[in-house]
Amino acid sequence: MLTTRPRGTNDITPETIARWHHIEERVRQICREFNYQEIRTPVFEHTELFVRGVGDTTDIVEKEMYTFQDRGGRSLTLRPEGTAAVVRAHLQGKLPLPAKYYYLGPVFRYERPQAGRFRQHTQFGVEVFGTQHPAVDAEIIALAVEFFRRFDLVDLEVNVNSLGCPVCRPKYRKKLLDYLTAAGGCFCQDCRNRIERNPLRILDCKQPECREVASGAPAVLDVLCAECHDHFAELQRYLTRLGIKYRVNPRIVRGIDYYTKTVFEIISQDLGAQDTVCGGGRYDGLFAAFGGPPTPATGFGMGLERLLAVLEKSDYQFPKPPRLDVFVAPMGPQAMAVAVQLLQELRQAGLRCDMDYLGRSLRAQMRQADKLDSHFAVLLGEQELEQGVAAVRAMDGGQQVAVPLTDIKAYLLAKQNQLDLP
RNA sequence: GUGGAUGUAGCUCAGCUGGUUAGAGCGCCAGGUUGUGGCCCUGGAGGUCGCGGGUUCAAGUCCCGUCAUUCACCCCA
Repeated sequence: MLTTRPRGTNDITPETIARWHHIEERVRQICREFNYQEIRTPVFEHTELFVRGVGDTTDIVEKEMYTFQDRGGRSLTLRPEGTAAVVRAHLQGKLPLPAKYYYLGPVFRYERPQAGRFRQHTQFGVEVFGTQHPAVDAEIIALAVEFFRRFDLVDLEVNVNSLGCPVCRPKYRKKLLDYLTAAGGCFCQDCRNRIERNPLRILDCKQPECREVASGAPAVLDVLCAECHDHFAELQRYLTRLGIKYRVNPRIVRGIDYYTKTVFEIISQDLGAQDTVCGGGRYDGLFAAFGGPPTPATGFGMGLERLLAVLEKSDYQFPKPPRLDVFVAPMGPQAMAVAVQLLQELRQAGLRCDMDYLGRSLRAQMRQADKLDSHFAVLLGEQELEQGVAAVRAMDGGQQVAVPLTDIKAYLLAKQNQLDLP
């Protein structure tokens, strides 16, 4: 059908674009304050980048990528997440360390849409390269929390966990598998699949039987090596120091292979089943996986459609859009010619103006001026033209005065306090 | 990929167990003011009842298929 958009995509129409502009401004503002630099990468990359970066057994790579061949036979993929491309761009540009980046743009995943999930959605993300210090993990969490706070969202829950490193994670994995096999094969079909692909996820199964088994399983946090243990403990100290309320949640696992040590999710009570509005963590192994020098890194991704959904359920007041300054209402062809010139003059002076081009009745034009929420209407009829004036009407109070055509610009600019000038 | 719900005017919806020209509110347009908005009144435009097939004398209504939307699972922002 030529009039239906692809499944899982959204149109942002003029009615809602102001909300997006507002959110985007807030993103840029907070990143400026935290000293993160914007980076823009292509929306598509070589498929191999995501296969290697995200992990070839992850759901994202196995069944959710928009992959296509270009005319040169290369396999390309619409980015399913932001991090891999930022790392690639940093390496390719031989950009200096330490580096703090943010990005804002669409990502694509082939999934069944539902509340808070789309095939194209918008992510705001940050990445910090070049330091392993837990204070940086705390900083990005603080950035997200402060960002939400500025929207009066203070009851979002920050969940943190540690997944260990190449030293301790395999040990834990083995220990968990030993426990699960000893506990017997009484798992649901989903968990039987999970046991090979990502056994940690069994801990998060919703089936009652699996939960019971999982409740007795060894915890990651008990098996961390000394370095990871200390790192996680320090992260928590920094969060406390920053006054950030958080919950240690061993079931935070994440679906991307590159995470090491810190992982976190910020969830909302006001969303449906897809309640994570921000998720991220540390990925100290990703640079090396791309053939770059080993470089510690941490970051998060935030789903802006989900943020918008939360805001729309909250009582947050978006700023009201600026009003039209002037609506010019000509009556008759001669007036039309004058109106066009007047409009040009006013616009050149920086006023936000429009006029009627449909040749409608004055009544209809006034209705239009009202609907556009204009501050002023400038009425041009034969009587006015004869006298070289226009009737300038203040829409709010209804006062109307005749102003010489040559003085209209000055007259309106003198009423700046009644206009929405920037 | 799996399961449930829903598709009637631009929007939100009504349409009883199948029965004659498919309705309402809001919105839109016009008129009520031969040149003046917001309130009010009057009138008007606008519908392949998602699409295709079937049952029937007769289908918006029942059946099958299909597409779309939506919620949930898997998984994720």
